[in-house]
Amino acid sequence: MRQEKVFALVDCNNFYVSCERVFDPALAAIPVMVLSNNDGCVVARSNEVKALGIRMGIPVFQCDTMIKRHNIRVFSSNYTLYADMSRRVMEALKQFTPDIEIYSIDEAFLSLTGLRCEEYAAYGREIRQTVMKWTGISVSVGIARTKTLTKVANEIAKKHSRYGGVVDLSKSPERELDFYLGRLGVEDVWGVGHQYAKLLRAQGIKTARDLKYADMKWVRKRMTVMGERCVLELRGIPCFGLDRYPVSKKGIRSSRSFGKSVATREELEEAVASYVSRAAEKLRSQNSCANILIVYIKTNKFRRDEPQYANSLHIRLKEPTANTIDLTRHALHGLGKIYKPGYRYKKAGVLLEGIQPDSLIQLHLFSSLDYGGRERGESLMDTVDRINRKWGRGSLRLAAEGIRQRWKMRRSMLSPAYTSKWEELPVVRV
DNA sequence: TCTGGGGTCCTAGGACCC
DNA sequence: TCTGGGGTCCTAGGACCC
Repeated sequence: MRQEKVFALVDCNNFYVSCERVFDPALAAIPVMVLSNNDGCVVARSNEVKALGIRMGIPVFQCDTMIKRHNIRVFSSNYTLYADMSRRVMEALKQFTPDIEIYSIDEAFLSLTGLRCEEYAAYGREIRQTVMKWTGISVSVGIARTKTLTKVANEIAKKHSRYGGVVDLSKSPERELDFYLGRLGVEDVWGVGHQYAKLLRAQGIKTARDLKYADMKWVRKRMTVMGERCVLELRGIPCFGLDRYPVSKKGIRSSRSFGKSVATREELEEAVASYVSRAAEKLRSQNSCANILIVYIKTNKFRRDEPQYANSLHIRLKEPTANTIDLTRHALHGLGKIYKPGYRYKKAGVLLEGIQPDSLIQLHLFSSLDYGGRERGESLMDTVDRINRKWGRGSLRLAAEGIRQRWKMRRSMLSPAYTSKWEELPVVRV
């Protein structure tokens, strides 16, 4: 007999805020928020902040008054801390099962297939307790027969504390499922974003339940095969399995908005060179090469009063490489072609595509480097990576990246690197 | 003054080939 | 008086996710 699939979604509650709270107990029970890069938007909110009606993703300057009035503690993104805490949470989850898909920095899907169904909820509670004990992070667990329904279960668990953080919909009768789906807005369904929500609402499809019973032909036509899968999943028919193994990236990008706008070509060059370094580092860390490099620059689209310009250049390399020096040369050459003086630039970035394993690369017949040259380049990069891993990113870098880097992003409210820098470890007073 | 960053997948349409 | 059809590959653009 073939067993029905069952999934659990483990999702950290207000993850970035929770990370800050682990190391600063004074933050418990007071309103806390964490901002995006460049201290631009609100990307994580404690429950107190959510209760104030501050929406996810809004620019922080739009809630300045609220911040002052309610004494909200505001933090810049401390990505080093969050990544390390994420690793700890995932390690805890791996103790439960090898059948795990790390879906994002704060979420993982687990397969419960094989467990007895009366054990699911207890298992969920055990996961919750273990993660809390090991890491100090609180998680919610949603259990269901499809990934999309685990998202629904998880939302219910988060919204209603009476469920104790664990909701199991895997054995719920259809009638009960429909009740929950009827209370969930269609925009809250996994796979329905802003645009589709508008389209669906215009069709009178307002809740997750409406979508579940929508006309499949219409959905397929207007929302592609992804929409179709979404509906099937709501009906309890699994379309997405567990992706246990991380696959290597098909595209790698590095881009940043500048802390303040940049007008000179020299500064743009520094920024682009440093983004290339970061992207190439990621490329090498998955043992790949790329043969397409895209470089782009743009002005601040929100500044209606300023002249706007944006451009990008697609560069196809003769042969794939992961060498920062080669990639930087191409990127700066490309930048020279699209740069126009007289604008205040807000953002620049690079994308690497055409990614392939470095064991399989096809060298160009008239390679710019003889094989020995290529090998020397590889071992140079290897050395750079090892030094930077040991002494911190950017310890060793190309002069092209600049020294002062005045364009760097703002992070004026950063918490300490509690878990990854000796000099910033928390101190316990006895 | 101040509006993030890094990914994925799907489709339509053009180029090209036979 | 007359201008094919079908397959494949690639790319740009648009949707989504966290």
